[in-house]
Amino acid sequence: MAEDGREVPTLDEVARVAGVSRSTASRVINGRTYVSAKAREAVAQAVTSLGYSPNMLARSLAMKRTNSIALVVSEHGDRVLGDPFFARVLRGVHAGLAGSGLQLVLLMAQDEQDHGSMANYLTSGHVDGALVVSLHGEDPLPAQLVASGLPVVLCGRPLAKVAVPYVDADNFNGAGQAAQYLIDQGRRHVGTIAGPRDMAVGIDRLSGWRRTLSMAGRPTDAIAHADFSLEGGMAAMEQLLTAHPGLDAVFVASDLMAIGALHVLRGRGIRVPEDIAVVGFDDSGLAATSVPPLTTVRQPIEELGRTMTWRLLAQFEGDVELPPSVLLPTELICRETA
Amino acid sequence: MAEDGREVPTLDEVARVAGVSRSTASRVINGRTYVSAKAREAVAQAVTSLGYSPNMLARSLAMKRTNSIALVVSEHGDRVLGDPFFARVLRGVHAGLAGSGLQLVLLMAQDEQDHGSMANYLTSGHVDGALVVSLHGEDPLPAQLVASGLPVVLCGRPLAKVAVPYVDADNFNGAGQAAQYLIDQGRRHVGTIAGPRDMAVGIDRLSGWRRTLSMAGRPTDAIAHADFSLEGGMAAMEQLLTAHPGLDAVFVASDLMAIGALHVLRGRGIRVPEDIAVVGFDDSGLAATSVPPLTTVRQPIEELGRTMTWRLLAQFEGDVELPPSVLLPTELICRETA
DNA sequence: AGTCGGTCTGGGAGCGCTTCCAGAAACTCG
DNA sequence: CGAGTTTCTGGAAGCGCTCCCAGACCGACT
Repeated sequence: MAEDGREVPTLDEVARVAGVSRSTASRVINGRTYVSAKAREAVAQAVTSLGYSPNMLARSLAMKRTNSIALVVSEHGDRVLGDPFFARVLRGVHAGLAGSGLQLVLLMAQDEQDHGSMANYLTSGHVDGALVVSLHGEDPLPAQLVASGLPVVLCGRPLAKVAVPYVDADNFNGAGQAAQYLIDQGRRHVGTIAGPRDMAVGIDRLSGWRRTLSMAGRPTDAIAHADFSLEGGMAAMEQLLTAHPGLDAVFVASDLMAIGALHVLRGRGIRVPEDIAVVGFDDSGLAATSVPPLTTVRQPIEELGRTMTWRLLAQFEGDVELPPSVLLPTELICRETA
Repeated sequence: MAEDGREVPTLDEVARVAGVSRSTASRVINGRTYVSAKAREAVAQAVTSLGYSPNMLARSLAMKRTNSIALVVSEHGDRVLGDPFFARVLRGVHAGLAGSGLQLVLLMAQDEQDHGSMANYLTSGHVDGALVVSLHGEDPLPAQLVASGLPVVLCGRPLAKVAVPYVDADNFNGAGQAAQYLIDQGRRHVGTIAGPRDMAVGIDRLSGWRRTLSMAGRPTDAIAHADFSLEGGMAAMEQLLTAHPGLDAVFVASDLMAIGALHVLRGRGIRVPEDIAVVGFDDSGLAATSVPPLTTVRQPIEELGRTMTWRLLAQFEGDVELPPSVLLPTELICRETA
């Protein structure tokens, strides 16, 4: 550490300069009552003349509250930073923090086995709570944190059966919306390119699709799983096409996969949406600029971050009766593929 | 705050369980010497059985060092989070922090007049140092921080005449590289679309271009300024075309503006690179996917973040003779526009 | 006058840790 | 075997703050 130029003034000095006790100075600084106007004035003077600003560390130690929360990315940092989804969540979190006086500590796994040290850091009193963005479901971190008594809110439904509050997009109903839209358009045989079976988003979007179709008495046999990648989407589309020649619509569980499907369709000379309608999910930047522009289910990503933050802050306030989880409504964005 | 389930064990308890004094326990935990094997063993036992982890806050207070640094974005957060440049810097910073045991605190301006509270936070002992990404040059924050004795490293050359260390891409020589390449290709009249006159990047890239051309005895009259936006680039290109009909090459100070220029050129039926060669700057994602793929000067953005971190850490170590600033070399990426 | 509520104040303990210091214990060595 | 070292240890004083508590002071009521 560099030795700082001027010494940082402490509360004691402020008190001394103002000619009052430390207690009184503290009261003034924290805007507490039971302080005479004279004392208040003197302290205010001293504060400005000394350029005093309270040492947060000491305050935190005394109050057992740090005024900062962690945004934990329990994935390897590099992988996630390029992800626009993450950037938007971060944006939402940041917006949600506005005016709360809380600071954001960014915590990302460095190595694969960094979880221990992260849990350690989090539970050792450095932050008041944590927002966890955990991309794969079987992550033990959230459970550990909750067990240690740290307020935690997750981004996305956890797969593990742990009682930790989370905020997620309403994937189930979003997929339902898409399916319903396709049905309403008179599509007879609606397939789906689903996400991985071991991710909550994949599962939820699949079951939403399935439920809506079966309620409408339509077949739910045309299912192909993929891994949310472009290539995966392409392969799944091929697969669907061979297995179900009669398909006239497909709900794809992510925009990126949908773009892949679109490629395949174009390659085969199948017209979209005339022959086969396509609906994606996410409304990522890709959707608007694909050719043709993708009809998709928008999930409110910034809102996700904002809501997580709200949920955590509410927990700080001691709000009781907080919903254990909240699902954010999705919106069907109609463009040209359906 | 939520009341935590189990009480967090303190060093005192560890000491008690291990049957030693707090001092000894502390020594063991910090791996200090002058501790008997027996004591060491007993404390280790106690630590694991209690699940003890040191309270960072208290430690920080006692040691006057927080083991965390701030990444300060003195721009409004929303604006910057969508920016891939920022994401890549963050990535570099994160990578640079690996293994240092330091945590990253993300600080972004919320409102316009949030600077005061940011400076306050930073100088009140919450972090050991700060990395500042300040996009517009006349920001007073860096100077304030330095004045308060906080180690600071800037991203990008500051415009203000303050002695604060910074890390930047070598914009001057990068622009020179581009110009030289165009000259070597036999281009006679090389223009430039420069950035704003009040931004260091703009200035440096312009002077690099100018210097190389004048060393080669070429005219440096074809200059149009723009604001680093697509539209700005288009307007500037139009302007250049009318003012200097003989132009056969143009160095554009950013990829985005270069894409704009490309649009204009195509619109006018001017062939690139046959009639006019174009070289951009940044090698952002846009460059590779533009049509035709853009020849451009790559600046090592992740490296920027990593180097800033290195510089800050070196300053912590008390390294003397640290370069006040470091410029990272750029690289010309030849694609098809020149 | 005596008592009471209300306002204001300073002393002091405590948050959980590090670290200085002095003393105890265990070694060396002439 | 005592003096001098070297290891080891616990006590205690901080770090800068909050907050409880007891007491001082005030005007106002019986």
